[in-house]
Amino acid sequence: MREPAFEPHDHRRCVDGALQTAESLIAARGLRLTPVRRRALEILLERHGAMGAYEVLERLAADGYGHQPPVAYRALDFLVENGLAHRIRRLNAFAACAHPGADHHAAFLICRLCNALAEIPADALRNHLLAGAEESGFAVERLSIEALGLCPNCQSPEPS
Amino acid sequence: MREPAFEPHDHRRCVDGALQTAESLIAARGLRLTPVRRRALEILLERHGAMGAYEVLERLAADGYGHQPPVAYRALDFLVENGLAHRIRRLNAFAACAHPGADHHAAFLICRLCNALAEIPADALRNHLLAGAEESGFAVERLSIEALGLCPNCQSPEPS
DNA sequence: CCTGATACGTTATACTATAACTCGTTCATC
DNA sequence: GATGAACGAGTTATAGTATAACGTATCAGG
Repeated sequence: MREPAFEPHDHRRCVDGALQTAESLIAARGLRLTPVRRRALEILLERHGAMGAYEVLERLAADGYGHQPPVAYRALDFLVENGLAHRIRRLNAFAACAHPGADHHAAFLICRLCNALAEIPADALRNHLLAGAEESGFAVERLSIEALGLCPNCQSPEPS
Repeated sequence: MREPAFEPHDHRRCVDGALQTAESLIAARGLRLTPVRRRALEILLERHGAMGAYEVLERLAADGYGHQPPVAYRALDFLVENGLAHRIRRLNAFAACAHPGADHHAAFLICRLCNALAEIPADALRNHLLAGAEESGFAVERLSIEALGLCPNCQSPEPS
């Protein structure tokens, strides 16, 4: 299966789709996709990669929003809580969700050279782990599966 | 299966075993388990839980070792590289490996109340993920699987 | 209107991590 | 034994990530 993150593709469709889904999803929950939140999502959506909170903050500030960390962290936390973005713990960073609204569980593939980030389905994996955890009586609430390595494009012999 | 991390047990055996394994493992590789490194491992081994680098540093400093972050980070990095400790990304913290020398891949179960941390086998999970990643041409180098939730002891109705 | 809830902005601070340099020890080689 | 490379550990300084706490504006519902 080809991952959009690792292939050239019409990225505008990713962005537009995600924004539209975000709008309706948030509306359906009676919440508000305020300007800062929407803009934060747009910024994350610019690439299939993770972005640090401070990088998002700079961008928000440049657009006239607040200049202090909580501005970014609050917007990002909101997006994460609502399944519109993910927190990538390995990178201490955030990324837009590639399949918002799909109620999926994902594993992340992070390229250590080009920083591309793909999201692959992990429901089966998750179920296995949940079963394993239950054997020791542990109740899983949140699960993160993150792989670091090389994407198809960065495995070529010549490091550009 | 009962996880030692969630059960009363003779912890001295965990500690002694781990230290002995560490000694021989490091020796076999022609490396040195220096006093700071050994002490850092001992500190991590005190509990089945994660510890921040700065907490380890305080302890090392109290024992007469250096007071600056690199002292702790270097010792911890050494332990991690040699499979004697793990880095828990979700917590930005470190934990002694529960099965050093076993050449295993583990998933972590982190109790969000008592901070206990168990290490369950994840070789099967890992293989599944590797297969899935390969489908998109991604070459996994490092994988972290971390679950946050409640350990058996913290699921009781009364939060002490 | 008024009110409570929510969101955004601020200041200040805490926590995590690494770069870069110095010094001393170890050890193989001469 | 002297020499120099490799390593380990200490230092200073700085970079990067995250949250607490408080004030004000906005908005929906009564």
